[in-house]
Amino acid sequence: MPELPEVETIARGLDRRIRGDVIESVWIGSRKQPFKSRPREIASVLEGARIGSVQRVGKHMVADLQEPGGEHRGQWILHLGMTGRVVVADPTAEIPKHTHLIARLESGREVRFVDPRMFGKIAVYRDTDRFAAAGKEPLLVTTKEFTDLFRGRRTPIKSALLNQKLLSGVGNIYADESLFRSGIRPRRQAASLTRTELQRLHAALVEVLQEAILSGGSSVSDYVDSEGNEGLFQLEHRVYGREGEPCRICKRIIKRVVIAGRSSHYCCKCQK
DNA sequence: AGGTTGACCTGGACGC
DNA sequence: TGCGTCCAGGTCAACC
Repeated sequence: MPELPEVETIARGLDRRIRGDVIESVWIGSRKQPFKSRPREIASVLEGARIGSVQRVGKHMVADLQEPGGEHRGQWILHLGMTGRVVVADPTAEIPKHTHLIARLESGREVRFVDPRMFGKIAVYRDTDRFAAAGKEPLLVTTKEFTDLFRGRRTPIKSALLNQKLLSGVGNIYADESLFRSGIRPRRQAASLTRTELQRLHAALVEVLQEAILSGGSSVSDYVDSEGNEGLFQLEHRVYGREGEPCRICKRIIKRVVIAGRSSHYCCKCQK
């Protein structure tokens, strides 16, 4: 589900709503799949912690945790996988199936992590350990750094965009949408792109990510933000999920092909 | 080393 | 109604 704009939307919502609140207690479900840290460790780091800022790093959500006195305690890391949701709920609200963690807050509300497919991950860091993304931040990378990422790469540009060790945060939707906006076919070998094409791709990627954040992300099937609201950016998709429909620019039929196991959508007239 | 594939899971949509 | 098949916003380990 969630790529950079969706995670950004959730992180901003959480930051606004639960920053400063204190985690009183934690319930952890029995399924162990989503837990990257041991459940006991998660509970021990979370319980009694004050929530500082909540920020997005790549596709991860990172909450800073403080001691009651204000000193740094650690970090709470959430990755939503394909179907993960983080919602702030009233304790009386029905607990949905596939709820894996509930953090009860001093304010009386609950933060719930729900993930049917269990591709998501929950982890905690203690003390001086800090979470760091493997790749460059797409909204901060310079054009020079961006173009250098793809030098000598024989993989399709679509796959390179999805490689989180190069860029952190780009997923299937925004890879396809940025390639369309820059007029580049997804199967093009990354190393074959000209400097001009890479500059166009960088600009298109930043543009589409920023527009999507303003729209609250894309809700394709079940994404909702921390308040349960759907995003609107799916209405602006030009190729993703539009196989068989006419290109918004030239009216040719949008094609879907599989590249490295991922559906890839493009227009054969507008993209070369 | 770098690139590609399949596995990990559940559930919704669709065809028969 | 039900059953089988395919598909899904992501990442790994295991292969070439």
